[in-house]
Amino acid sequence: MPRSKKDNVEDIAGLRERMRHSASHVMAEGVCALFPDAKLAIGPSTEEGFYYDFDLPRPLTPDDLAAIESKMKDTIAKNLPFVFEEINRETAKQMFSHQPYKLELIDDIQDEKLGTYRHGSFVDLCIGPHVSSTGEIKAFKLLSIAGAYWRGDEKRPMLQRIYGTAFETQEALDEHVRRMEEAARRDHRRLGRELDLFSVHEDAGAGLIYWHPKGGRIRTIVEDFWKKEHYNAGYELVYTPHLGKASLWETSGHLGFYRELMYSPMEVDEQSYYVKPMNCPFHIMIYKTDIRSYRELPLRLAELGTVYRYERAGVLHGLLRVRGFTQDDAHIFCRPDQVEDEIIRVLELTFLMLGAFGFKEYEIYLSTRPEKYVGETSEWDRATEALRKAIEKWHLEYNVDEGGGAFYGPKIDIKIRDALGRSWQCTTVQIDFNMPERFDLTFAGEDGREHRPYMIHRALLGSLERFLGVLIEHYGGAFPTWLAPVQAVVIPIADRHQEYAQRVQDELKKDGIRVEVDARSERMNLKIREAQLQKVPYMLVVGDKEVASSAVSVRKRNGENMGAVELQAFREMIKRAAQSRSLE
RNA sequence: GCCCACAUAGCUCAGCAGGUAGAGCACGUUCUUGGUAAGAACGGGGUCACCAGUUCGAAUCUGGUUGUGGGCUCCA
Repeated sequence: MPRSKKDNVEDIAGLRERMRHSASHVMAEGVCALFPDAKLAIGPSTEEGFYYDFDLPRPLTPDDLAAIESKMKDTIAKNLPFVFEEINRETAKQMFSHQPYKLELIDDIQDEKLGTYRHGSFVDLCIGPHVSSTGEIKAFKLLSIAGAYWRGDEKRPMLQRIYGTAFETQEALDEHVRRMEEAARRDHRRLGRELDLFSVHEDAGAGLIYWHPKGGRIRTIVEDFWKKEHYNAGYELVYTPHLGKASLWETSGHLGFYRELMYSPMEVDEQSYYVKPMNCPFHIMIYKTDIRSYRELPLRLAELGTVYRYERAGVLHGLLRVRGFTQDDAHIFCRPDQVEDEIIRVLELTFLMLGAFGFKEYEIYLSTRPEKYVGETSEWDRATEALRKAIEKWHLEYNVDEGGGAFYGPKIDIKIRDALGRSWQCTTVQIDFNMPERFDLTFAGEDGREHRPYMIHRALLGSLERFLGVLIEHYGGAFPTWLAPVQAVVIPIADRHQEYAQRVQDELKKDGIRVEVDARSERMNLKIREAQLQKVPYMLVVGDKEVASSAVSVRKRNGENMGAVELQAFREMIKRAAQSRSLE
């Protein structure tokens, strides 16, 4: 009977998992051969490959990786069987008496029976599964060395982790390596420099972004789009300060639970002011300027609010992890009976916004009440149900992270998948039972009495910095026409075509097209090459023929040469591409 | 913050074992006016990240600081 494709996919996933797990054992054996005193920690398979953590007498070098790989090849060539054996606790303790990390693991296992896997003379505490023999590890590669805390706890010893990956065929491994290289080519830090989008300055502070004119263009377009859609969706845009007095942050509770992420205060007229790490208290200030009636809720206050948070030096990463960033923030104040509807609307706006950038695949996570929480359980249940129903209203699959909510309320997180299949967290929608209480927010109900509003925090793109970083990688720098900082470059072939080139530019500018003329006295070939490297969507070559016929010769960045197109026809074409937000 | 590595011209990198710096690209000038991914020549440009130390002498060795990269932890 022919197997379904689905079975096949699961087979390969399972095979890879076993093969990688087995490869980690073989690697551990190789490390032990080179370092007889090596202390072994854990070595699982991962989505992309495998790793093993070791406590070693000296730091590893890339040369060590080559030596380990060569040992591994020997073991694989011997095609040793993986043999499972169940042993009792005492035997295990004896067997691993020189392996303190293994002993700790043994102590944590509840079962009296423990599993071991052996190949050749190497035994590891392990429940598998593995491939049946080392020869079944068809293609592998060790990739990198990194530090990792024992059990992920920064108070515990720092171990050395070796990352590697394995595949069922050499071709599949090569393909994986090719994808990693593609990811490196798309790295937003590299493209940010090559396309002159942004910079970061050692002399001016780590994790603080400078948007150059071209990056600024893109950001402005995204922001304008965002503002327009938020007005359409019933939000009001507000602007709030960057500083707030200590008392505000005491009321909000941030000085209590968020202090490590806040910068030191500055003294103004003998008062302490803090730079804001969040926008919510400021929006609350606006809410509190009036007595709110149930009739005017929901009140949706949105702001592209720039916040500053202290992030530890080691975590900073290009645009994706910074110390100053602009959240596409909003706070929705609503009646309890409006929550579900509001969440539905938030999700609708989310999919509209993300969809416009070409993100159509989402992973949705619903996080529920943690052990430590504020507020009433009945309120939590009600709010969590509202989140769940909103997700289901859109017929979406989702994962539940039980107990993964913030202490102040349940939340929905959405991850998007980019062109390389990597996922990124952007959207977060959180209900907050804490702030309304702390700031004593109220509204006058239909019954004339005071009620507590619900408060929803939400950021759809997350932060402009991170989102643009993701966009750069998603498009590989080749922004669709509506986002491209330069949409077209006019390339005169010789100096006598400059005047016409200028006319072409003037004509296109009437439609707001971002068009430049490459007026340098360079050869056309060079100008095409550079426009191509800058990933400009349209190159408009103009020479004698085009001047004579009021046309432009259109070359697209995908290499397609459209030949001569009448100027007015091209004007319509690019206008349509830009206005329709086509993803080309 | 922690582990490891790295820091040389605007960019990408050489510079072997300490004797005061090189290439390509970019930039400037000149020549070239060329039909779909690099025309040519000449030229300018670096207190070798910063601060100490060792040394007759440090880009090169040692320590510290700052920053960057790969991870860990944390997160928009």
